[in-house]
Amino acid sequence: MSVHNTEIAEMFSRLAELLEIQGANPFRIRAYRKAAQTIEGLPHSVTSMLAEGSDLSALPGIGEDLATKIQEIVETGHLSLLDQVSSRLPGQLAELAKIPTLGPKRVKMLYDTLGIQDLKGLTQAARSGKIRKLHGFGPKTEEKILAETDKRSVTEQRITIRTAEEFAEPILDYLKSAKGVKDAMIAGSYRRRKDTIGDLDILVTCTQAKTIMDHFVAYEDVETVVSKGRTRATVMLRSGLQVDLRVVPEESYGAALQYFTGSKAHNIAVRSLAIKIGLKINEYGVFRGETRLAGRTEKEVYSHVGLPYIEPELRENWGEVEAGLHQTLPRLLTLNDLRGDLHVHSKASDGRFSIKDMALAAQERGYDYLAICDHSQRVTIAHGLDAKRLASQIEEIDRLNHTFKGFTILKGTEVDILEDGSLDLCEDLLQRLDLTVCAIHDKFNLPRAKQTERIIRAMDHPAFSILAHPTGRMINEREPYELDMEKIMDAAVERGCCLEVNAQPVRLDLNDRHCKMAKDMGVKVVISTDAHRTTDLDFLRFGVGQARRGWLEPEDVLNTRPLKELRKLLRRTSS
DNA sequence: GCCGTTTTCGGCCCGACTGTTTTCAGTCG
Repeated sequence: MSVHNTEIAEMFSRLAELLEIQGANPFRIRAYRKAAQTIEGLPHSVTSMLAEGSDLSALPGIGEDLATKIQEIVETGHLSLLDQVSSRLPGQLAELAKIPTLGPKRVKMLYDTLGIQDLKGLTQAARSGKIRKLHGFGPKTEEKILAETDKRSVTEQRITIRTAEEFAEPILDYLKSAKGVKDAMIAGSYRRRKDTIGDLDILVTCTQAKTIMDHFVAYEDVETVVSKGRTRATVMLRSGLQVDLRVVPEESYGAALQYFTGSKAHNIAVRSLAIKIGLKINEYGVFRGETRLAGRTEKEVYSHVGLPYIEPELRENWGEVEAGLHQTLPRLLTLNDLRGDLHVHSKASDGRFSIKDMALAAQERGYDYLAICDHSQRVTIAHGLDAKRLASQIEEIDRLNHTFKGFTILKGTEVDILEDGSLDLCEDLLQRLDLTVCAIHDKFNLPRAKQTERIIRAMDHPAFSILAHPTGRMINEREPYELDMEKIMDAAVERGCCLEVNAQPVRLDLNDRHCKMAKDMGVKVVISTDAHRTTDLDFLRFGVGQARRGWLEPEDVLNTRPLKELRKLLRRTSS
């Protein structure tokens, strides 16, 4: 039985949620959460680690008991403790606890006194005014519950980082325009450049906290003010996005920024480090007893616990604290390191612009090269190119290249990987191209082993250069297809193939974890936009965000290389 | 349930805000 790491992590998280409602020891609950996190962040599958005889209890946060439980899951697909607990508590209680204002304690109370076990029961009880009579509840809590249950059925999705940008940047400008504001920055997962964002956390230093609070809640997009105190306020925008504002004194700006950037797991790791050397870190600074030692800058905060500055994208507790202590943090890739885009479309298939227009737009952005990769014939809906049309596109690009100086249009294709692993265009034509970007666009539901084999078989093709959007996921739209990513990456290394980080904000595929996995396994990646119009070329920054979150350095990314070197690397290292 | 440069037992990150209290519990980030 091959159990995925995420499945094990989910079982532990779920168990933690139920135990919390049950009122179990909070530190035991935390232990399950921490274990879930550790497992999710592993570069290799636990199943394969066990097969190799690894000692799981050597992993951070996993002791003998949890190692045994993991083994149970891998062997049986079940966790008996979870089965036991969920037979005592209705499973939906965990969902109820996610409703704002409700937490484990209140859910337990509602269940014990009113027998509420799902959203429907909750709504009914709130409507009939039963909830306000319970000890610890009141009319306001009841109203909030009703307001939440009303809209619950409508939305419950995280937004993409791109959508978040569209809301975030105008609010930030608005806040910066207020009188007395010195610094303003968006912290949280937005600053860590996560692929999706749940809410925005904004941090401001200013001379008059009250003024900025009033200014904030008066923002034109604010629909409701959820809370507003002296230093903290929360609002909901009309779009449903929650925005939190915190005002901090200037001398605490660094500490607050560090604190509110998170992640929570990273902060716990840093704080634990502080405790070990007799310090305390909170959002106001680093303290020894009552004495405040630092806090103006993040760098200061980190250096007091013996760490170098850690880039926000790394702050996930995926090993960055340990790497910092050993001075082995990566020198992260930046947008400026990239010299070109290796996957864009023209109007020959489903793009909107001519090859020349796309090339000019790329040149404007300072690139050295751009690869035109239109769809192949199978994708009829996108006017995929057959052999004849691709041959004439090759000639067109050769002609166009004479008109550019210091810039090269590369000849490519986004060729379909067919169900049997063959490519959708004949080999002699593919060999005339500078590169091939190979992709799956159908048969998403093949069993895991079949889908994996399909891709590896395609990689056997001598003309295969890059695997496009390797998992096929579309954020909030389509789940990734079933794949054994470890096998795919092994196969890519063996054959000298690359994997793409598709920078379309709804794809971001490879994602951050897969980037880290590629780094650990020695797989080279390219970051490409899959642009269908000239402005899409700017999506590159989202791909860079995922790459940075996955610890990638310039050396790990092919399109940081000058053209000559790139051409050499695209040629397969083994044949 | 984990873990050890105080510890194999007794700790485990910490403060703001709200709504409910009449000094605080629960939630949240």
